[in-house]
Amino acid sequence: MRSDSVEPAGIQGAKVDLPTLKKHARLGDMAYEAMKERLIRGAFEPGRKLTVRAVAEALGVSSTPARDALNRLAAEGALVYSGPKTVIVPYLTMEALQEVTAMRLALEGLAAERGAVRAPKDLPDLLTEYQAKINEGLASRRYAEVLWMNKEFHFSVYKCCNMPYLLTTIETLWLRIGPSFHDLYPEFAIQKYGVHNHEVVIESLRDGDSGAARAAFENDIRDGYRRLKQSIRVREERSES
Amino acid sequence: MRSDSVEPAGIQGAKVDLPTLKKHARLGDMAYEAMKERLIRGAFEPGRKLTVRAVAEALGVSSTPARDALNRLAAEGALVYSGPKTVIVPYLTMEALQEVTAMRLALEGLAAERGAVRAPKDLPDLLTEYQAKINEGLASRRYAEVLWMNKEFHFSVYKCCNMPYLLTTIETLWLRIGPSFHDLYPEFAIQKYGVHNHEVVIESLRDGDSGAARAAFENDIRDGYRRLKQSIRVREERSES
DNA sequence: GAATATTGTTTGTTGCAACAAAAACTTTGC
DNA sequence: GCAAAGTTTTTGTTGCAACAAACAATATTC
Repeated sequence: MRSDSVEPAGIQGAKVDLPTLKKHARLGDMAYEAMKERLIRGAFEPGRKLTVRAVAEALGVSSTPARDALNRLAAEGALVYSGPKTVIVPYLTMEALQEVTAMRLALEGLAAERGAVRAPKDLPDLLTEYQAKINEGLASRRYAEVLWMNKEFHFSVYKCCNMPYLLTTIETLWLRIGPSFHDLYPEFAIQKYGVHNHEVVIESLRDGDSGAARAAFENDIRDGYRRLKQSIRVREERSES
Repeated sequence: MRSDSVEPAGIQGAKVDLPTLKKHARLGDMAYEAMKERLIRGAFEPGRKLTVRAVAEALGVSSTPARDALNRLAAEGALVYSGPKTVIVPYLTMEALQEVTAMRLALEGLAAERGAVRAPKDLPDLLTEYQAKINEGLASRRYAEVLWMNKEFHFSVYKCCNMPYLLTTIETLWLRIGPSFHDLYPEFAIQKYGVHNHEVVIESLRDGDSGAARAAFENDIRDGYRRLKQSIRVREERSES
């Protein structure tokens, strides 16, 4: 058995950042944000069991806010119930991947196109910086960092469309696929995760071609789909043998 | 002042239905479902204040599950904070309406088309029944019932695409516009809410034309948009005077 | 030895009381 | 009459203990 799956030590890592508090400094929201970031970074292996008390201890809060965060994550589908009293980081099934991908194409396509139209002139420069950090991360094998900067890259374009609720909805989609990147961490460096598509995005923004920007993001999403699909296949074959 | 805004009596109405419990019978989920239904039915006037204790008493549960439900609803944007300690049913702003409509077109378009492809042969008959109930409701001015049956109509098509997460995401979009129909209750009967589009949906399904079904749903969404847009305009003009 | 029963432990949910902060209301001052 | 300051009440969050349900490990029986 994996006894470490319930150890608080396995959840810690980066102490919670306080600057997240914007309007209402609720402990439950903080716990939610903290867990969300870990999920998107692929910090948790699919199948890991998360308990209220462990999360509470790891985050230094009592059980109420920890439970709030876990419940909210489970409601969004970022965590699932493997039993009546056990929430785990979900294994991405093929059906779930296809569903999330279809939704990502619809929603991120919308956000990308509208964001590109309204993007400020200096956005391409910012994106170039992000891309540099992604390349650095790939070179130094800091994959959690790569995933996080990748998220920053996408969302700094999406953000421009000024649709806050669309943004949070897309975030919940990323929450669902994030953990599965954990499995293919070493593969990132080889396949140059998303590099080419991102370069096309930057170029399209410089040209003011929002349609091309959308197409590049859609390509990126489809590339991610293919990679995860392969990863799922491998896992399923391994579990069958 | 509207003292009734915090009265439990204003929240009651239909006692909570137990059959909702599917897998995990949590009191918090029940409270969430109960509030969700009321919101979609337009039972709450925008601006109404909802307090933890009032919801708890109205639903016959303690404050913990009531707080869970309110927090989840607020996280989804179905309720908003008007102050640090006050959650209200939101007034739909023009920006929010446009955002929700864009997302509805993307997501419900997807669900409608894929659902139409996989719809069972007897679905048109079921939809015809629903439509009959909608017409009855319009005639007898039971508008909350009309809104609920309208939801059943849409979702029984969407359900066919077998994308559970897409469904719940669409539901949260409905949650955001539901309350605003409260304002134009009397207007329903005159404008024959959604009747024509629904008939086209049924016909398209009988023809096996999924593209036409999608187009009909999109028309329905755009009609709803126009109606709500007008309602917002009226409200804004009234508040300016 | 394997299947089943049993016991002990872990775990989520729930209700509740305490606290601090924000509303609502009242009074005061001009 | 109106605005501002102070007071009272309401309200959300939090931590905690109790409970019941599920889980894991052990013992028991065939």
